[in-house]
Amino acid sequence: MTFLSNLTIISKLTVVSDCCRRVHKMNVAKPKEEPGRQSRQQRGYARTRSKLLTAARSVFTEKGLSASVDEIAERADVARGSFYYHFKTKERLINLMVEDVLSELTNRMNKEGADKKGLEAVLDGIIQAHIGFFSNRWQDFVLYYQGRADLTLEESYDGLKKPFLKYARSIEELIEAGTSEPIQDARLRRIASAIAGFMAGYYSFAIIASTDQDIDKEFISLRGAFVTSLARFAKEALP
Amino acid sequence: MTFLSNLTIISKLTVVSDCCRRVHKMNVAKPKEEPGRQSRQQRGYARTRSKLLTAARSVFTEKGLSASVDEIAERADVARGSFYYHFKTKERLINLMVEDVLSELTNRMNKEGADKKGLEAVLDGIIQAHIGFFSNRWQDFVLYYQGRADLTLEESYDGLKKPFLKYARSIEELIEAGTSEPIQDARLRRIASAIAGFMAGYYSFAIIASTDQDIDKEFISLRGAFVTSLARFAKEALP
DNA sequence: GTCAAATTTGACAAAAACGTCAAGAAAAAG
DNA sequence: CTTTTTCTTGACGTTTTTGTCAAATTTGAC
Repeated sequence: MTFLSNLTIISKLTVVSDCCRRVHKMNVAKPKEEPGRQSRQQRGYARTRSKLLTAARSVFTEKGLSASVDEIAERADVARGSFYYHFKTKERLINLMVEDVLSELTNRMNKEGADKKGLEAVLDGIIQAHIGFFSNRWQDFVLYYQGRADLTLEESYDGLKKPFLKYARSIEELIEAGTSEPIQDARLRRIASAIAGFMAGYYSFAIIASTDQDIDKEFISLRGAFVTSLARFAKEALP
Repeated sequence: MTFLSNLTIISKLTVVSDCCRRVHKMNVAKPKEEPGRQSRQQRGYARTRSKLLTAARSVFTEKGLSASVDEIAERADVARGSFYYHFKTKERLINLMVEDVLSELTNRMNKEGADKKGLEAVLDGIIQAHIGFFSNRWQDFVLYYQGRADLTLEESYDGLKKPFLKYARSIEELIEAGTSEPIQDARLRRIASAIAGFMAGYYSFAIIASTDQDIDKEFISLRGAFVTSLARFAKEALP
């Protein structure tokens, strides 16, 4: 119950924050309807928005983040103008999507890694969260990976850096919370980089090189190796 | 001497292979000039070609592989048409550049890892080669990384996959040569993926997260940790 | 029903990108 | 010097992409 209502609030905030709904005449009293669920209009709005998001994910997976708005709108079976009504620009859309993926991933990490004690346990939780999250969600992984790749460019999409740093920071915090002695900032950052990089890198590379279709299984079977070697790395890199 | 003449041959091959020089009237006897060095024409040709390549590397580092031919030509201070004279299409150019980077990297690995015995020694050689290669060559790293990212897409540039597989194969061979017992193909592939992914991932992520400018130094100082943890990973992943 | 707000649409104009090509410039051959 | 070949140029027409906007449609309020 609490969980559900939280979700509702979040989605409302999201909707309001990146769009210009009802900016015209807010002067009229708006007691707002709570009954049943949503108004028909809201449902319609949410539906085309969702269609656009789905289409975007699919198109980005095929052609990368430089895919055209045209293609997204067409695949969503929606007029070009609607895209701009919902998302002011393609850049905004990308930020939104990446933020969503990363925040969901972060939540999962926090849930999985909470109250774990000891470096290995924490690392295991983090890796577990990544595997669980990306499992069967190839599109989200591509989004994550393309977003990350974009950050290596000098002119990357504005606003992409922030969510990634936040995500990295979460990893750092988990590690910090899981270990007894305090760790120096720079070292902590290296370890977090190594973890995030290791997993993403392995995952992406395995797909290219692997003849086996089920990367996820491979990944899971390697979890133990990941954990011990990352822990080893962390210990080695620390002092 | 041998080294130099090899280079000459290679560059000639490269030039001839991806362009249509002298396809018109080859009927006339062509004893070819070896004297001195190159003809004035050859030098001019090589110069604009080089200007284009340099410009491309710079532009790609800023905007990614989807940058326009326009921009490359403009930055090279060369007419748009010249680009198409030298490289039939942007895709060809990218393939060429990525192939170059990967083959140079592979050469370095082979040199560094030759006749090393034992898993750790081989891994150390491989990592050493990567660090040495990418050190102070940020543009090449971006090219490498962007190329790799492109492979996660369903419609990636044709011909990019091949050189990357070859590169991965080289890593596999080095590992295989360095270890005593034969390794199963699938496992070997996982290890190679892990290595390539680990390094690229860490490197890319470190840059985003690091406040420190000199990533290379950080990387070098972590070399030992990389090696031992990768070796640990490999041993863990093997049996 | 009427009116107003929210949402969707497709046309539009402007800008960017593409690839080709005829013509010009530079160098090599004769 | 003339001819030929190679290389370079920039203009050209086409296609893609972009972002805006007025009109149409749908919905909510009254």
